[in-house]
Amino acid sequence: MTTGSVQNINTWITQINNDFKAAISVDCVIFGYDDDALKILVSNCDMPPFEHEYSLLGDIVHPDETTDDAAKRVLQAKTGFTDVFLEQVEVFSEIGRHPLGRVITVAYYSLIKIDDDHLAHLEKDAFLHWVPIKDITSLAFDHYTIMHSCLRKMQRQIRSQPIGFNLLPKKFSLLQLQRLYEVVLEIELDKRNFRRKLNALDILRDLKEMEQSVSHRPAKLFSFDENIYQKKKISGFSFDL
Amino acid sequence: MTTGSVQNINTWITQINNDFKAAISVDCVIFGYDDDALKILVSNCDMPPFEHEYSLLGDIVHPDETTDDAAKRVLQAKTGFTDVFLEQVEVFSEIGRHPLGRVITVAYYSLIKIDDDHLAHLEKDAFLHWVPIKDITSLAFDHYTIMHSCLRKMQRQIRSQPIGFNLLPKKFSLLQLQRLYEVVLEIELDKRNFRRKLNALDILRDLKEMEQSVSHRPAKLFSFDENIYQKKKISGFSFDL
DNA sequence: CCAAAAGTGTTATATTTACACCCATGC
DNA sequence: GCATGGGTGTAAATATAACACTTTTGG
Repeated sequence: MTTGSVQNINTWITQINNDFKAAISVDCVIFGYDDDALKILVSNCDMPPFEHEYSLLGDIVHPDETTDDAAKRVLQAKTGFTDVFLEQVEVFSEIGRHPLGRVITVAYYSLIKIDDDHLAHLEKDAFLHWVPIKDITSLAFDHYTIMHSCLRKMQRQIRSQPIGFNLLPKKFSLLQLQRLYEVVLEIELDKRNFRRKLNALDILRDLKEMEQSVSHRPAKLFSFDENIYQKKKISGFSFDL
Repeated sequence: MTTGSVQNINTWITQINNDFKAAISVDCVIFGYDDDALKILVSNCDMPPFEHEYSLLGDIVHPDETTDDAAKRVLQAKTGFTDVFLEQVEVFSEIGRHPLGRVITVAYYSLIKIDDDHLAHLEKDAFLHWVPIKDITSLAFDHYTIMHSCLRKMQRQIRSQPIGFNLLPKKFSLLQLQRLYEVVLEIELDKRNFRRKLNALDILRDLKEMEQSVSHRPAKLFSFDENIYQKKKISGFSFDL
């Protein structure tokens, strides 16, 4: 055998029960969209030397749960939502990344609707804040790196999967949708071309409703039709913006 | 605070030093291309109840290394290569995934050139085998799931990044390159359109050499020019096949 | 001379881009 | 009546897809 320093799997049993173990955490980059800005939910950090920084929301992974479970638990506890879009992104395992010792973290991102219910829930926790991505120049630990990794993945995914709707209210206008893409991807889109494209995709349900109380011609409201999308996906069509 | 069952970060210190720890491993899906087939490098599994299955190559992550380090170590030990394309894919943390207890694994895939040097290295380890993806119907542990996850990610990435060259010899013909894409992506490509596209990308170096000793008109040989690609990438161009 | 792969252009179709005006509402 | 965003079509440019024959080599 020329396995070098790589152990045979049978030798693992000793290592699994000793100092080869590490603490595992999850960190969630929770994206929201409000006021024409992409924001993330962060917490005041209370751990030295990061007392004056914000940190991502995370927790240790418990012995009886998967990392996905842990991320869902964090989301539920911090946002009140149970059914949110959640995506695993990347593992961060640099040796000195955490002051308390070796903690390997699995980064997740999620997309949520910032609505009034949610904001009411938030008020109960004075340490939580929605901060525009643009205003964030540093975070505790390696969380700034983690945030950027999640942002890049989200920007990639939002172009090829209909996940942007998770950031909007159930009912939205086409301009709202366009602005979302412009803000998230930091690009400009042509109104007519954007509408033609969405029309061609045929995954929006026309709600036959109008915006109310706007000081301009009211827009038609739409919702994303997950069922239609799933059918179309199966018959080999691809969302692409 | 309404953090529910989510701990404050200051309470972690006790958990990090007790039973909240887990064993972390890496598992590598090592892709190679040979004989017009996509293959992966697997090992005989010696752990019950999987004695008659193959398993991926992996190891426990040591206390003084990152998961990337661990994956590189596994690759070096098993293939002899130190500089290989390596990509982190996904964490697998189902509670019962490993018979010895809780082991959370980070999946990686890598792309290597199956050449004579490598095959000579391999001969020293009778437990290692190159098996065509098409022939694999099951693997030990959850390794079949892991393999598929890595395969899907590799198929996605090979379309938008010039990583396929890692699977070919340094010098290759355009038809070899086309066949690689056809095999990996399970599609058919038009010879003339494929050549036009590559010509337009302008990232191949014409080596002014010909195939030797083939019983048909010899093809021109090319190599991938990483420098030219990097320059083009910076000035905002995108590889897309 | 036969088998095998190399190499090469054109046309039709689909997709993408650029662009400007009238409409409905609240104040 | 004015400010604000809503809503609509066309033409040019670009990218993609389909397709067949001659060339060169080894055996």
